[in-house]
Amino acid sequence: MSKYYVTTPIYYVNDLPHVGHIYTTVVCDTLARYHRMVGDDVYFLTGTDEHGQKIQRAAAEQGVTPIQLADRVVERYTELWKELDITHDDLLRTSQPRHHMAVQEMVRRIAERDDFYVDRHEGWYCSGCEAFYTEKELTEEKHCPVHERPAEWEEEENVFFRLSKYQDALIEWYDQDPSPVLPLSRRNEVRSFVESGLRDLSVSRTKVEWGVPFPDKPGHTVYVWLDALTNYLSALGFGSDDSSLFDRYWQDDEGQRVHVIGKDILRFHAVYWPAFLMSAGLPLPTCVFAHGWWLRDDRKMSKSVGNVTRPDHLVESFGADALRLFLLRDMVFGQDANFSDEAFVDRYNSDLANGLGNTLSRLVTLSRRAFENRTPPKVAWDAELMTSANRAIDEYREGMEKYAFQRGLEALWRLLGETNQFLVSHEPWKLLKQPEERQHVAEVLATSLEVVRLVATALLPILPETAPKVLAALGVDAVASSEALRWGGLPVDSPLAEGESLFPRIDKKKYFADVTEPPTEGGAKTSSKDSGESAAAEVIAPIESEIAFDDFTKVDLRVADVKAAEEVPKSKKLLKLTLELDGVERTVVAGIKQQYAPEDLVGKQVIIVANLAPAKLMGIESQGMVLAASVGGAAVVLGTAQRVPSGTRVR
RNA sequence: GGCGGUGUAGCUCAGUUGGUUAGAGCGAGCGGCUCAUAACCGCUAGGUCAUGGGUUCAAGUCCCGUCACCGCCA
Repeated sequence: MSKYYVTTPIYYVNDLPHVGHIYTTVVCDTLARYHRMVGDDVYFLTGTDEHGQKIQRAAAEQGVTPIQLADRVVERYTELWKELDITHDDLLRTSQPRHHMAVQEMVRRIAERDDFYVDRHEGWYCSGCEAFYTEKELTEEKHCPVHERPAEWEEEENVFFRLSKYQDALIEWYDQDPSPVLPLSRRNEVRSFVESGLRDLSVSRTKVEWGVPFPDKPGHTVYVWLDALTNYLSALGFGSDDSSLFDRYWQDDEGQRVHVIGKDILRFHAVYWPAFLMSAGLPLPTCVFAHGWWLRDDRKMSKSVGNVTRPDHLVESFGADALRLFLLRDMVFGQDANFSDEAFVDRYNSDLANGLGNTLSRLVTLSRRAFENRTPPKVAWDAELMTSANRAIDEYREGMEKYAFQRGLEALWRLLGETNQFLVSHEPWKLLKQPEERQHVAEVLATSLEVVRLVATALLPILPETAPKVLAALGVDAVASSEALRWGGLPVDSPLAEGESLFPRIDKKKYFADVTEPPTEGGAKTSSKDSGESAAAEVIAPIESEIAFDDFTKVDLRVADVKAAEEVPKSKKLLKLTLELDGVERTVVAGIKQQYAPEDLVGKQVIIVANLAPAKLMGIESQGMVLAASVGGAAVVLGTAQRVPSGTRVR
């Protein structure tokens, strides 16, 4: 049983989780589930990065301690991972004592090698980047090129790590086959970076207190990367009394140690980290896989750009599995990809509704009809389709093992396509009317059903919630094992229940008409009540393009009395309001449930867009829209400064 | 500025070591079927393979230049 240790980066608690974090984590979870399925001994780690000046300042601004701030954000991650069925074995927080112990052990080991020295360090420092810049790199106003905020001239004594000493050893490492850094284009990139010469690395700070104290260097704090990267060891008990996990997952010669990261932190993982490990005399990771960005309108989704998508609404409407599939299927190995609601809906409809769901559904119906609500009796398989299936599973496995999820998944859906062709070529719905064709029908249906069973089994790591339902519809227990991935597991002559639609088709036109917030805007959408006051400063949306006064007067704004309010069942965000407008009642659905309880609103006055075309939300027709300030995605309902008659026009 | 990468059908992408009419999925159109979730099956897209040269019997696939975009470094 080979060891498989897979990690996400630790996520910085100054940022709320977004698609980037979700993607990395879903990839790791899928890898973890896949490797468990094929029998590996898996350990899956994620975590949070809680140290640094930025956190210290953000906490101070909010009048809380750094750890309080971190606690709050960590809770958000925890909730999200639960929603997305993430099966991490551990969530490490860099503020934990076990991490501090591990970092200090790391420092001691490196110190033993005499790889540290103390030197003066001075330069223009940006606290946003937590990095020094040369004068040339700054803008004309001496601002940081990234944050465009003033940089501060700092000078201090730092501990330096002799990174330059490891140049040759690193090159040798990159040149291994298979490459420990993927994709290869990234390997080449870091390789040429290292080849062009390495400077020693500053690994301590004297002006940052929120971090790990540097052993034997009073007043020094271990600086970000030496601190952060070590998390991969601290979670395994490195530097503690119990090294059993560490021995098992990090010190095993045959084991895999895989870091999945975004391409922005490649250098730290592919240069600094292996160098630290070499110095400490520890094994290196076997794979650093750097994936691309999810783009929106061809720009990186980023807080500072303000085009972040928080796909809560997609998860809420279509489930975590649909999102997981989309993320894995629509991004190519190592490249960037575009994220759009339309692509998401297309993927859902074509792959889940039409491809998997419909194929399952037609087969179950056919078999129920032909064999008295049971799977077919024991017969021969169709050799051709069986061969295709085995080949598809091989391709799937290869894709999963080479981080080419798109290819692996493509193979499975190609197989489903072949199965549909196979069905049409045999027309079992005609044959089943002829008793003498019973054997033939059994062969056709059994083979096709077995394909679906295999595909659903292969999808267990990707669709942890719905793949078991597909299997259940076939009367099979969801068992993720190598054995289950082999041809022939379909139960013979066993009961088949009438199926419900596992993946109901999305009416695309209707969906986009119903979405209150147009998906192309991509504004910040958050799922928690306190988002308005949360850790990260929310970005103010840019002003829309100019309109004429006449355009404005088209919007008929009115004051309305809230007569009744109730929660919309199964919706996280929506409240159904009954409003009275100049003696006439109307129903308006508003996305304010996270901030307001129904009883908070009854009796209040609100302002609505009275002439907005009606739209259906969660099956309820909304006749208008309640105005609210959107504070980082959290709604603050607008009213009037004093009571006015309902129906009063607002200008 | 240095190094590297990318540019193929409306969209997302495949295209091995150069070799018959350049492919897939999605979308669109037409036809068929009816077991199925307006599903499924079949047919249709005439894309100067960014662009200009070159090598070759033969180039999307090798070489040089140009343009656009991207990444790393400075």
